[in-house]
Amino acid sequence: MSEAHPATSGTESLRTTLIDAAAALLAQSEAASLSLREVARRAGVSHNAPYRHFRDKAELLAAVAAAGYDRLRLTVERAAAGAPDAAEGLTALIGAFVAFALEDRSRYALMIGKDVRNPDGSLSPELRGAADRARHVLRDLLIRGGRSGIFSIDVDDEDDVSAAVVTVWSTLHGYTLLELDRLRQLETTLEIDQLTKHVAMRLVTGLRPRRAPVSG
Amino acid sequence: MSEAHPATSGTESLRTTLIDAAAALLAQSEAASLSLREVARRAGVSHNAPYRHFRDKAELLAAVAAAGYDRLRLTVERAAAGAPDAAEGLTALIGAFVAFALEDRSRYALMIGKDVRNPDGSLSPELRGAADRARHVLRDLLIRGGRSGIFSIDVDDEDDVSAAVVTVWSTLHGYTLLELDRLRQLETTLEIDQLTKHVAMRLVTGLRPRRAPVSG
DNA sequence: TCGCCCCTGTTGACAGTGTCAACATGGATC
DNA sequence: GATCCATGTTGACACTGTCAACAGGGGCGA
Repeated sequence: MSEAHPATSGTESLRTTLIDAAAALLAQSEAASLSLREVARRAGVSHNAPYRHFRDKAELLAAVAAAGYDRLRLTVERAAAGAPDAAEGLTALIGAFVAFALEDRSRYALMIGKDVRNPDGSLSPELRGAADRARHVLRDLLIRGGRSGIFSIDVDDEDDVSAAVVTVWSTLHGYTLLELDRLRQLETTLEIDQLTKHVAMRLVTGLRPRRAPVSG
Repeated sequence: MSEAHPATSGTESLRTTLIDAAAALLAQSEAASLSLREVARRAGVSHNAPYRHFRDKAELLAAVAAAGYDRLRLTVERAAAGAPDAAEGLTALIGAFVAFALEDRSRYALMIGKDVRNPDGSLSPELRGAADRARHVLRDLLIRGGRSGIFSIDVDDEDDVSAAVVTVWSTLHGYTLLELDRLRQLETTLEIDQLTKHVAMRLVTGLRPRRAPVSG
């Protein structure tokens, strides 16, 4: 899956080879910032070959990060899909999100970090799009919960929906950002698991209507 | 305040000179990762002088980040202090937090980024301590709100308090992290201001008890 | 007072980086 | 069959973080 060898098959092969090599390198090197030349080495090409496929180091990293967001989207989609209602779906989504970040911390750090930016600080459209698509899973879930009355979200008020999405999505990003550190000093993930459940409960509860939801 | 010139006054002078120089450099260079040598140049010393005061580049950056957290703490403390109750205090704290991040995005990016880490990925005790102290302002505020019944927090349950603190703090970090990007493409900060208010309201509302708080 | 040592700073070197320029090459196209 | 372009290579450049060796000078014990 993550083995990288020189381009052999069809068009654009080196491009994906480089992305895979970078991802593999990222996964194994704990928090080290990976170098373009090392990626090229890993892919079995010269140190300048990447420049035929990416303008920048940042553009290569952005492609890796975009792939990460695609995987994140699949992960949370799958988690939320199996839930009986939106509240449990949200809980599952939160758990899947945190697990995804734990699974490959370097990748997650890359996804939200600034190595991925253009020199002017902007994000590439592909990366932004991939991130938006991942966030859309949460949006759909919240809207579903709003419609069924499980969440106190006015689904006809775009601002209200957006604010709810941003609030939850921000919490997830911030939570993983902050707690991945703490995990490093803990022996087991158990404490983190409990805290995650607690935070998830707070988030879900915070979204619940003041009055009792539809009974039953 | 941020002007840096060669060490002239008492002990440890170059140390603080370097920190100030780095902070100033960080403030003016938009999102560029600052180099140790440039900091030294800015401080008017040779490129190796910093190594007499910091083991690493990371250790210097950690000191800058710690100073940032100290400022953040002061900022949110002041904002929360003037509020009549905990709910308004929390709203003010949120606004101050976001404003702080907006005020110097590079500094904030440094504070939460990974340039600040030791080679093994850990954080220095000073930095962790400064971050904890800043978070403690929020903690005190939430406990106050819990005691007065404004927030549904069981102040005798350490886990409950922690989860509430982590939830809000995470949301703040994640929100600024995500929205600072969006701001770049917007003409004015007005839209962000509205969204921030909306998110703040959701956070505060989410903390409110299900039953009406103590009347009056 | 002399001599030594350590603290702080300097100079110089080294491997490694991102990126640019110039060159090779081989397959598609006219 | 000649030509061109996409893709790759080699070589160079400025710059980086860090190490080693050296300089000076102020404090301190003899």
